[in-house]
Amino acid sequence: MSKVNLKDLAKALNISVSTVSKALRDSYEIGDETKKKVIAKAQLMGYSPNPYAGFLRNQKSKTIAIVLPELTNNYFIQAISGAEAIAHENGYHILIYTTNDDKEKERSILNHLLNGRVDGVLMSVSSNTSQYEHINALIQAGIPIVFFDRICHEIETAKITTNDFASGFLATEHLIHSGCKKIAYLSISEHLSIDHKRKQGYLEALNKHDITIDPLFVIQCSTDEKSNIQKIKKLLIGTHKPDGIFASVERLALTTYQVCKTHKIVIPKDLKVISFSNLRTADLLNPSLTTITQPAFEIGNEAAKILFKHLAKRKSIIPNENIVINSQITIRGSTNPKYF
Amino acid sequence: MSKVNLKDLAKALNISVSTVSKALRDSYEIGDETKKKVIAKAQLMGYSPNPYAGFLRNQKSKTIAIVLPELTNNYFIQAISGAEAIAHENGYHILIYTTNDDKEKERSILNHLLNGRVDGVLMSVSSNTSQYEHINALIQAGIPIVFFDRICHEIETAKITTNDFASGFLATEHLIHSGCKKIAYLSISEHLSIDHKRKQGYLEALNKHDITIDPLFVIQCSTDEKSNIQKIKKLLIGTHKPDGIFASVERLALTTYQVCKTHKIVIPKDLKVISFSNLRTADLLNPSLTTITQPAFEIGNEAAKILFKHLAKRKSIIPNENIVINSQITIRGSTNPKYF
DNA sequence: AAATCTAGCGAAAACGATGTAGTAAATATA
DNA sequence: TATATTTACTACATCGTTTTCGCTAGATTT
Repeated sequence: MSKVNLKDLAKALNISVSTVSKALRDSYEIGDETKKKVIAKAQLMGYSPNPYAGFLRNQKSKTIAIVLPELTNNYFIQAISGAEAIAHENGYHILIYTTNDDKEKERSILNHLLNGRVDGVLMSVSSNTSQYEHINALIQAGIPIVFFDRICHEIETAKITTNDFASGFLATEHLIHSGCKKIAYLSISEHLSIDHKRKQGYLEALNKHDITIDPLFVIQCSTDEKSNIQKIKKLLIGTHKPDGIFASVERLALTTYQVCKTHKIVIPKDLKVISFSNLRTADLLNPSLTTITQPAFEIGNEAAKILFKHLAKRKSIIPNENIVINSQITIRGSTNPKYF
Repeated sequence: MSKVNLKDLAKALNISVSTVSKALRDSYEIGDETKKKVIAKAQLMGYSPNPYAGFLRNQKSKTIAIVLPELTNNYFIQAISGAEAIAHENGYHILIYTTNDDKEKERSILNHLLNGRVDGVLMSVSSNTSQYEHINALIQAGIPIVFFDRICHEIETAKITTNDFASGFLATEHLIHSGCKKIAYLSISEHLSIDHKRKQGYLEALNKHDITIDPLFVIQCSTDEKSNIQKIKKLLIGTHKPDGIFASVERLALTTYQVCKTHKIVIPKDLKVISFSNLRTADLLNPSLTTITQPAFEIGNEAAKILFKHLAKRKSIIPNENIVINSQITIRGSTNPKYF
């Protein structure tokens, strides 16, 4: 409770503050005898250095921020876990900020980080972010940033993603192989590169298998769940309806399941579903959901590693780099070709 | 990029540092003219105060820590979201630490927080924590702590929980009303008060309905998933098996589902399942899972509110208080009495 | 006209740790 | 023996703010 500082320690030992400081940092300038005494006394008095004093002095806070759209998303949580593991190893602390997919909140958060509160940032941009001055400002301020998943091509730095195009291609092809002829794509946002790439994969697969691309089957969803339900319902209930759905994110697959449940659409008989997802319960759903699983933990891990590597070198400029960690497809009941 | 500080501003304006500081903080000592000039210049030069300098001076960091066992748990994520919302409103920042349910890691984390890095702590204790010196040390150091969910009765402070006993009672009674005669309880840890209370509710319900309590039906699970699978498998496959399971936490319900799936045990025909859970997919599982849902967001929200209330008053001692926010039971397919 | 007050500002001391430069004594070198 | 070097330590400036305490005009009171 006493908040012991170096001065207290110095007084108690009858030596100078600098000697105490150096002794504790094991400086060559200090004799072994003194070091031992200081360390013992520090232990005894329960000394623990004031972090902010050091930060002020060194202009380094041993803290990073993770900025992401939302927490209620298994992918992001696993990514945080991955980053946290590395951070803990390196003695870094993690500040969490969520943007709620709101561009303005994202900007406000980054502005708050400009003042040196953190040494670096891990970030997944919000889905409606289309301008990047606030991100550039951060880099200009000497705070390195590493993107993961929802990246910003326009910014030169390290970016960790999964093989979105190939996965999108594979997912779509899997639906085709399962017998689907009319495949819809549920898009999360046209601004996001991951969405764009997944959609490109989808289109490419349709092309390869000579399936005419139907613009009505590309559904622009949003963060508004109610509107998504309406859109998916309209898609699935009308006369012109798909026999397969490729959901770009987990949330949209669940919404699809919900809509199907309330409207008695049977998966996989009436509709096959595949989705990007890190859901633990994918296997336990009714029916079990065929997923493309991103290695979220590894992605968070890798992003943090790269950031810390540069922070250790005091290099605030991270060269442009695209790191891809492949996703894995797990085939389950929702795309079972038997039921048709 | 320039890292403008007060001194730079002062020089540019040809006035003193203190005047600039006071002008920016809207002090009565400074004239309106000067204030305007300073604010304009600050804007122009992109001044943003160094947070650590202020922290050092004020001994307040506007930062709190959330310490919890794990992130891959919907309850905790929702609680964080609830706390984050309030924190953002109050201009507080959130550091996240996970203990992995490891007592030693928990202790190490709290020790790191002793030095004043944070102004306060929100915490859910790890399930094997049975001694509390490290928690007391924090309070002794003047850092207030508020518990939520996995609380520590032994520490005097505010604690936010749900009505665990009543919910445990209700859950068990619901199984009984659904026709169960042999009900097992999956315990997460004997050290946790939430587990204890839920179990008490379970026992009380059995008592009320004159069902003999079978010690073999209280299964001590752990954080080791493999061992849990074994225990649940043993429980469900032997000759002396239950017809109902009450899982104290979501994770154990999912493990039960998994075991049932691999061993062709049909829920709810062979076994009925109810669980505490904040799973978004509860309704989409096969079969849909009857849950007791904790108001996780509200609990996190409330915990943060109480902490900030005391931080604002610079009161580091939070009086003992037990706040209970009720859970809600949602009856779904996994306890359907029709199937027997 | 002298005393008091007040508005508006500046100088300087914190906050706690770090590192540079300096110092005295002890040892090594010539 | 005189000089150079090493050893072990201390004084002090520094990081960027905040805040207390002065100080100086001018305004107001007596």
